[in-house]
Amino acid sequence: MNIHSHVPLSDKRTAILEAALDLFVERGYHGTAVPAVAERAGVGAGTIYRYFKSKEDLVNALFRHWKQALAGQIIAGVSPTAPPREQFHQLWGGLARFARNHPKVFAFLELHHHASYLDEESRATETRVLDLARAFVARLQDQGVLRPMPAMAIMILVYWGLVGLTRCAQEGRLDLTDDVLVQAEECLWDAIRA
Amino acid sequence: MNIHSHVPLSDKRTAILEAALDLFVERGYHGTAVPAVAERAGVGAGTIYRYFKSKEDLVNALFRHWKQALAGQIIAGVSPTAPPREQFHQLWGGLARFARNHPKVFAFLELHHHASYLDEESRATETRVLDLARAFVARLQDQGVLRPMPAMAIMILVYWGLVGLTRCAQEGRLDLTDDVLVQAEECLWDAIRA
Amino acid sequence: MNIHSHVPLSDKRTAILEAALDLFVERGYHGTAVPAVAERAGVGAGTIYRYFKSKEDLVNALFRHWKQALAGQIIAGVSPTAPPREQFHQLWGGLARFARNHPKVFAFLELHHHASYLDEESRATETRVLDLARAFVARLQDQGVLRPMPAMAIMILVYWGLVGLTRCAQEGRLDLTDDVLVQAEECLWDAIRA
Amino acid sequence: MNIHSHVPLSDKRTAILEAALDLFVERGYHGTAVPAVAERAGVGAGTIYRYFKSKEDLVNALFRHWKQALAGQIIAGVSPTAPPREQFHQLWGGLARFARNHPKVFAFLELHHHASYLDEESRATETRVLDLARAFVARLQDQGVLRPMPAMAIMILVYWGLVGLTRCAQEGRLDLTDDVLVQAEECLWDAIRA
DNA sequence: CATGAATGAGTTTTCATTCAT
DNA sequence: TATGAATGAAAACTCATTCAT
Repeated sequence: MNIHSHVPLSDKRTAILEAALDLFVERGYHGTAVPAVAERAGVGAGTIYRYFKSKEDLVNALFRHWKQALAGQIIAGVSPTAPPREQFHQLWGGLARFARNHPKVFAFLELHHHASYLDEESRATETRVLDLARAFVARLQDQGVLRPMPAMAIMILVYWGLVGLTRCAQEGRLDLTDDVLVQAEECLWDAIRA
Repeated sequence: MNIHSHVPLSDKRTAILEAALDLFVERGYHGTAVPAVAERAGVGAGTIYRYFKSKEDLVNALFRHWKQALAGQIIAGVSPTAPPREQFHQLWGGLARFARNHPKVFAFLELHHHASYLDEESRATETRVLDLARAFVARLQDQGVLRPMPAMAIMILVYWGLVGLTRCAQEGRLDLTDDVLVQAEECLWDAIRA
Repeated sequence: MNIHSHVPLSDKRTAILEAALDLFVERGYHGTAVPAVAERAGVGAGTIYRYFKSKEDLVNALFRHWKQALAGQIIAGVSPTAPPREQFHQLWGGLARFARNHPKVFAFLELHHHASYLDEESRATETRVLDLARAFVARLQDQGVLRPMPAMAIMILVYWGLVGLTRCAQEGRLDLTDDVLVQAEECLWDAIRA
Repeated sequence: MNIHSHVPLSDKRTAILEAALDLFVERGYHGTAVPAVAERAGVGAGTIYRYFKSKEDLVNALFRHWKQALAGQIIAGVSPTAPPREQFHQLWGGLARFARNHPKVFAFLELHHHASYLDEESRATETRVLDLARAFVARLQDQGVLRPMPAMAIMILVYWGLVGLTRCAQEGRLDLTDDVLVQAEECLWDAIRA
């Protein structure tokens, strides 16, 4: 999947973002040199600065892009009128599909969770997504479908469960098959349903 | 809790390890300058190199120390003869107490792009601990107490659930009270029991 | 004479090599700071690392370059068919001219003789040059022109005589005029001829 | 031979000077760390500063001590009334014996020739010795025994010849037997006699 | 637009020297 | 007197960023 779904504003911009994603996940933000990003992207080091004001600007663009993409995909996949268990199935399916298609993105988004180089706008994006999710959980709790406990805790158990599965799969410690994803869905539904 | 449980071999060594833990969690390994560690530890920059061969040696010492401390505390807390639900209670209690007492350690241990700077010995320590846990889970699965699915996946859902709770608590997004921990225990037991 | 005889691949590289030569002779390898080399070369400190992997790489490049240049100039100047005394005259003339034109190089090559920071390739270069010279001396000994004694000793008396003359001239203790060089040639020929 | 011929003021001082000599010859002045000298001397690092004001003070003490020892031994060995060839024999014998007994000292004295860390007193010592030698050579030139050329040049050919022989012997490139030393004496006498 | 050579501020690390014991 | 842990200044080296081409 391309970073620019519709209009590839620039192949180079995309190449830079993809290279940056790879390296930030592999070595972390501070452990990644800008010339290394340029080399992997197949562009000159100076070129990066035509598309991004700075290294910090680059990591923030990457973060916001994917955070929004993830939120959008999840929201689009969940039908507001479906019954709760079906909604959870759609939600988990969306998350799992995303984690499967973009395992590096998934690792990146948590790696850089709340990091000092994320700017106000990125934090705002993060908070917006969280608030959306919290409202969704709270509504189901009001309906008595989910357990009465902090909505945040419910979200965490589900989301970080998938983070853990994805990371361990990336490290080769777990084979993240469809079966395992289905089993995990069942587990987590049992974890949170009232 | 002191890094040297019995004999504080050296106050400075301990101070350095504690300062390094704080900063590695706050800013990451590559984002942390050695003089910053020294300053927070209240020692001269050169002093760090009297206790650790290099910055890499320091992060590895820190990792191994705490990985072993965590494993030791958990193992010590679980009675091999207790009934399964009680064993899970002991396990979760040990983990939760550890995460509560050393939230930074808990964050640090999973702060992975460790991949690039952890040495062979540290990886071996990690693998040893994992194998221990896997054996424990597999035994309960054989007894039909836990769901038939990859043991690793079960471990991940529980462990990363707590990682998520701890990290979000650190970020101020969640108030990790005893109540929440008890509720989470109930959730996760329902997640994994057969 | 330029370090790049034909094509000055890079003015900066040459400037760095020349600055390094000056400083290594003045203050020794370990006594010379890389930024000092940069300053004398009129480049930024980081620039040195665009042309040389490390300080050690720099000193080795310098050593090999000049060792080969010296050997080449000597070999080119000696006619294989000339009578022995004439060959010695050519040899001495070549050496003396080199020492006169590049007194610092001459000092450098002996200063760094067998130093711990010279790598395998540099030692190989050194050995190759020495073997060439030894063969030359041995042939003249076989012809009964030079005294029967270790070829190495003969080479040393001539070569180190010139090293001493050059070094003392550099220190201002001796005025190394053409006359003195001619007289020294006469002395050393009498020293080694049968 | 002990650094303090008569009264061993202190074993530690001697041990330090001997260790420093070894290391300065092996790695140069700037390449030698004071703690490394202490370790080889078998004393604490701080102890060095009870005997020498600084590293520079240490290298100067070492230089002066051995320069004077060398000069003294040579002077003592040459009989002012002997015939010239015999005087040269005594001189060469003294030098050669010294170089044989203390090859590292011989290397050290020229390695550190006129280096920037030698102080005024060390330079004065050097100059005094040179002037003595120059007067000796000049007298023989006046008698028509040695060639009419700068006295300094004559001294250099002889002295640096031995320096070269000693250094190459140390490097293992030459076996410096008594035979070779006798042959070299003959060579150098032929080099300088009128 | 795109580049990559150049740079200096900042990083990790070493070491001469001090000083409490 | 002797020590060696401690240190900060300075070393080698890296890298985000700029700018001439």
